[in-house]
Amino acid sequence: MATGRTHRPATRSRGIPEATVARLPLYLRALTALSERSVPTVSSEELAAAAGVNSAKLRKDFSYLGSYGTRGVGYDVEYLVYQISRELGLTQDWPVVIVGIGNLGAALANYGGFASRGFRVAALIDADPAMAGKPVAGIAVQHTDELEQIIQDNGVSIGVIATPAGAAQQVCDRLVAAGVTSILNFAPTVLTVPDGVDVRKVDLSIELQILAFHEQRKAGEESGQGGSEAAEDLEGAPAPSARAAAATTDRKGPDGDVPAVMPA
Amino acid sequence: MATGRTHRPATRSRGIPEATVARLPLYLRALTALSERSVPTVSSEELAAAAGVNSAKLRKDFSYLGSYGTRGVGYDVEYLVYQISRELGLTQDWPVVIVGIGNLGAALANYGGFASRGFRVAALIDADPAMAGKPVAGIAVQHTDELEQIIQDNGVSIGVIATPAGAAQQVCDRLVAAGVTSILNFAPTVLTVPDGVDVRKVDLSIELQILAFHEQRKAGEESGQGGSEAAEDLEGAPAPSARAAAATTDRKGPDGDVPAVMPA
DNA sequence: GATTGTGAAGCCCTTCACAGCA
DNA sequence: TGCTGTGAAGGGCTTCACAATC
Repeated sequence: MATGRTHRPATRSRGIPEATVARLPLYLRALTALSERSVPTVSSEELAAAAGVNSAKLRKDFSYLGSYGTRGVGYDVEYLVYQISRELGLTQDWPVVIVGIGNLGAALANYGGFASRGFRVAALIDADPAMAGKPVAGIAVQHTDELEQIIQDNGVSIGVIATPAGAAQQVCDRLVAAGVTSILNFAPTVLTVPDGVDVRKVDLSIELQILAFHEQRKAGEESGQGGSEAAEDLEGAPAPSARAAAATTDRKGPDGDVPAVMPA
Repeated sequence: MATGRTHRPATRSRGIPEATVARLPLYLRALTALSERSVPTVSSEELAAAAGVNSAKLRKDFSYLGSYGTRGVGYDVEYLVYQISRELGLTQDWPVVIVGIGNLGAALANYGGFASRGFRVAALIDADPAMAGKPVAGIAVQHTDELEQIIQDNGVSIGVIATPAGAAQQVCDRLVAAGVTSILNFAPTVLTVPDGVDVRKVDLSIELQILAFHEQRKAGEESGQGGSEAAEDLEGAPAPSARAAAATTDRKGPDGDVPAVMPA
């Protein structure tokens, strides 16, 4: 998982489950591809395969939107594209600002997926005066000083933070103060925001670490032992300061019934 | 959420819950920051605040790793850093290849977070012959032809795909055939992989769409109506082909008890 | 006959609340 | 006294399986 919500604990009871919302863009993408190939209808089985989920889940998801299928036939592709787009709010225009035009910010500015789906890059903002005026993805970069003005003038409610970690919270505060209520954060920091503001984060290094965890387990299985349970290599482990000599205190592993070799 | 797993439905019963694994990198980051400030111990409350979770969840998470805290005191920062690093497999070196050195690939190559945590960029690979030999982030880009050789020579098991969507599956197949078993996919496509291969995806446009969904709801609440329940603007809605005139067939909305205005 | 829509069951995760321990 | 570790309760999501419908 690359993301997390900061706001809205479990509210919106009458609405669509969060897990379903997160999959709607997936369905929409698959449906758009079908639409471009002029496929008129699709079954839950086919669409599920294209979106990489199972069909029961897909049908359940669609049931939250309404009864948009036809039994014995399937779903009307065009109709479903429209309904999901509307549900996601993509039938309206969303001006977006990207703050921090380094490698990543530039990549985001150039990313075609934004423009294609109701999102419009209203401005690129960077703190470096040398960047000001430079065109990136056909848009002139503006200086941070103008942030508030840009947001007001364009009615921006969604901001993307692609700055270094150190600057992220400050940028976030200014965005929120200027009226932004949804933030997509690429900086590796936990952002603090007031109630009513949504934050989603994308963290590249976290994703890799999760992969490494599973990769390590695979390697452990191959060699016939229970993955990381067996602490085979503890050289270099810093001893917990107050306990280095307390041999009686056994730190037990994840499973209470396994008297595994652990640092004592 | 920016990611999803393709493999391992719900296996690894004796292991650490997936949700916990996904948070370990967060804790590790917070702990590393404390370590750099030479803070010796930290309570679950403080650490949870720094990581952006609640303390009960953090304690539960740590309980899966073992009993690494001291009641009445808290957790030893250095010791916990080591234990989490080991659990995540970050005490070993992970050579990584990045395929597709466009804007995004370059951003990833330059991202410091990789190198800092056991990950080493072993090679940058691009299909464009004009890119070959060019240095990006201090590493010379190599041509796709050499992909298999690079993976073998470096013992790479983790690959990052930052190519256009159209090339992603093909690159994925080659990576897997060459021995890669974990893939981080930035291309907006569903990848198909054999059992035993993990795929995580990061999808920028999906994240924005999820934000748009919530943003739209906020706007709906402000104006006093129930968000997207009321289909106020249906101009341009494509009628479902087989049903355009079937006035008797009522498509009901998400709530069965709301006879909402819907296209008939 | 084919496929959707959905109660019901089960699983996983979160949260609570407090016993246990330093 | 203070804080961890954890059983138990609660909630949300997934999966099953089949009735309803075209």
